[in-house]
Amino acid sequence: MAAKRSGARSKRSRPIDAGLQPAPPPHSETPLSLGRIVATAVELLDDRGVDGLTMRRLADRLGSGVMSLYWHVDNKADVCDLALDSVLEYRGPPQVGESRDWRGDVAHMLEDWRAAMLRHPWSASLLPGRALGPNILGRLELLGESLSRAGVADAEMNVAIWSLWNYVMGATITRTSFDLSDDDRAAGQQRLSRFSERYPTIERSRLLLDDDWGGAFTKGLDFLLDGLGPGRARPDVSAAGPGRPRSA
Amino acid sequence: MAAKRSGARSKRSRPIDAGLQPAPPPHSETPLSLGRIVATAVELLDDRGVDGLTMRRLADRLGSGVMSLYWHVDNKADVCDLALDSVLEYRGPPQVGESRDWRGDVAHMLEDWRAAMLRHPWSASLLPGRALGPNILGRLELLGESLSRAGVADAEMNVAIWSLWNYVMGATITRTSFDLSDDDRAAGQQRLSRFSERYPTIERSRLLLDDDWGGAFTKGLDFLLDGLGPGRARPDVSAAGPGRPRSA
DNA sequence: ACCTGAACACCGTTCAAGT
DNA sequence: ACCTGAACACCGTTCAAGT
Repeated sequence: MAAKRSGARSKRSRPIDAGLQPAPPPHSETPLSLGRIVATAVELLDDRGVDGLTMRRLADRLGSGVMSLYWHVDNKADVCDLALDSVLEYRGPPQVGESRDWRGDVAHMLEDWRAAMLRHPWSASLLPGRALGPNILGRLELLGESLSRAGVADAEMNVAIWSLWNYVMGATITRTSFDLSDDDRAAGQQRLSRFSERYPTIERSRLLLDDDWGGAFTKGLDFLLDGLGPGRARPDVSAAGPGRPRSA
Repeated sequence: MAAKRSGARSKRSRPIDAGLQPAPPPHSETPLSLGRIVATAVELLDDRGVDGLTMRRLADRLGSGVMSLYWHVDNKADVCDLALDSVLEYRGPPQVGESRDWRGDVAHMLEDWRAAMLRHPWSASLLPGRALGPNILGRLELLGESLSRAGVADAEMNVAIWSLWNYVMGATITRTSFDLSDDDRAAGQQRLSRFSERYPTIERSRLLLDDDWGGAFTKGLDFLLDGLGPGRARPDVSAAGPGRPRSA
């Protein structure tokens, strides 16, 4: 279920990054194409969520028979992979000249990534289990490039990249999963209150009602970047607290 | 799909934390019970993953008809919620006396949480989308209690708790999703190499082959705790780097 | 090269009964 | 109070055919 897609597996050979072509069918709209299939899958996912994506429904929207899809596509997992990656394109940091600051670039890309997944709430929970498409790989490459510019050593690069990935994915998956219904959250908090002797702290802080996901995201990200980026001259404070020793 | 379960919804009223009872059926093994259903669901999930859990298969393993389950349980989502929470019990930090250090307590609980989810690889990706059971709420309460002991202000409590939740969930979901097959990861890295001109940095660091998930987890967690815990007297370094200003 | 319908082996859940 | 089988409205995918 993880990083699949070793090469072109479908009957038709496929360019590496077949995402959304600008405007696939020039005339009416009848002919099926990979581009149309993927774009319609995204629409369907946006409308009805992950459980709403069905080969039959997808074919219906496209005005074709179900089995026609299978000439363009291997199976449903294939559709998911393509829909996912098509939604994660990144146009790069706003300023491309010199004097780019690594931290700004990283923060911009990660916030943009998060925003894209929030626009397509099904995407976040899908991403960790699916193949890594070119757009996601591009974002990871950009991350590595920025961190390298920041002076992160090769040996620590993967840890740094995965820490940031973990944080972004965790934040976004939680956000999109929790946010589906505010009533449910209210009900949860109410239930919490009923057992307030059991959960006094989180009941008092009204944990389940907290709304500032964006703020929490940026703040935690800042802490992570503080720790990951060696560019920041931070004095050794190893004697100041009970934390475990930290290397360099 | 989020924090459901406002109260007892099934036909039979249910104690609040009906998890795994020690040994539900004293004699043979025939009588159905909520405890047996949940325990068997966990077995099934461990054996065949999330897609392997089916009401029919579950009934088969229990030696009953499918519809018999529905007297004890509302629906399949109910089964998932109960299985999930039953797997996330926490026995508390090793040392319960005085002189407990908040950071050790937090780290212990989070590592234990992660370990529990790694033992049941289906659980991590299920958790964000499901109702929060008593065991998960207990862990969050303990987190809040420890952070409060550390001096985290009430106003910043939720941000701190959610940051840690996000990090743990992101790390564990990624780990369990990626780890399903090493061949796939190898194939992914190979594919990366084929396009090395496109992804030079992460190809060089061999990102998709990196194995030290545990190390990455602890390291990132340390950074987060460095930032979250105000107990640590950290000098103001706001002029030392390009980072955005940080409050307090 | 591209599309199709019939068929297979599954799903979760409702309903009306049984004991 | 507890369990059941038949039936409904769905799934993804194989296969053998059509153009």
